[in-house]
Amino acid sequence: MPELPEVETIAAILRNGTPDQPSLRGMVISNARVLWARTLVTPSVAEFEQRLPGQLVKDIWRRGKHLALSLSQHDLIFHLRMSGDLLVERQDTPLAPHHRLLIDFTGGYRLAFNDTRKFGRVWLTSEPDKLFASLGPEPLDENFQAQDLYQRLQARHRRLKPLLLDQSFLAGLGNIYTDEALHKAGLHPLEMSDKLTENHAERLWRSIRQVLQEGIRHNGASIDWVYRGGNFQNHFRVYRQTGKPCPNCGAPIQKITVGQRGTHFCPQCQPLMP
DNA sequence: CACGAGACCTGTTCGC
DNA sequence: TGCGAACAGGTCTCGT
Repeated sequence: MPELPEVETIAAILRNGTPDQPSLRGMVISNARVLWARTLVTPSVAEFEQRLPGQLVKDIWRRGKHLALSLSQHDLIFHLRMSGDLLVERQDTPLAPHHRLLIDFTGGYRLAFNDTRKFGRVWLTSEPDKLFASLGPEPLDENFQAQDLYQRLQARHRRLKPLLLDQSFLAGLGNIYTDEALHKAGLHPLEMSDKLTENHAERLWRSIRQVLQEGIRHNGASIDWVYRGGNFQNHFRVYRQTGKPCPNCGAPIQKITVGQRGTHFCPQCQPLMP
């Protein structure tokens, strides 16, 4: 499910609350339970469950596809991978299937990490920067400029699709937003990164930021049975639109496999450069 | 360094 | 209808 816009949406919900759900800010943890041990990367289950009670939630933030709760002593960091979700519910709610980790708060609410496929991961650390050390820039950061993207593209000799999915190159893009951004930029997913001109790089930079902002504006995308709330899936131009007409030119959208990932593009609008 | 295959998991959809 | 194969928003590790 979750790429940058979905994680940003969930972070905003946890930070600000909703009409029928309180904000987590200021809440104090009373108890923690790990239901699927492999979810927790560090520390041990015993230390995790022992260190959390008593800590207060100071803030909620996002870095790439990671979501973090700043607590009084540590940072509690989640990566939702393919099917993870974070839900705030009353503690008397019966446990839904696929809940992997629970954080109870004084006041009767709990945060539930639900993850059907068990790929999601959680860290409790006092050094979040170490965890994020290998991540590339934040695409929506004002310090990330078109020129930076151009230089990073020039420094590599890789196909655009796998490169944009590489979180050490740029943090936050996944399969949906990469396909959408490349289509908007008119660039073929197999184009080599160091063939792009400054103009191409600027177009790609603009497209990446536009599709991410569009995703955030729609509260992310909800596909299949995973996630809820967002409706960006109704605005896909190429992702999972195989055979449908390209919104620009009407040519049928094609699907190929690149780096073992389904890749959707318009052969007319996104030609390989000579 | 770049790339492909396989692993990790469960659930849905596709194709015969 | 039934049943196995293919596929799914991600990332890591290993081998070439």
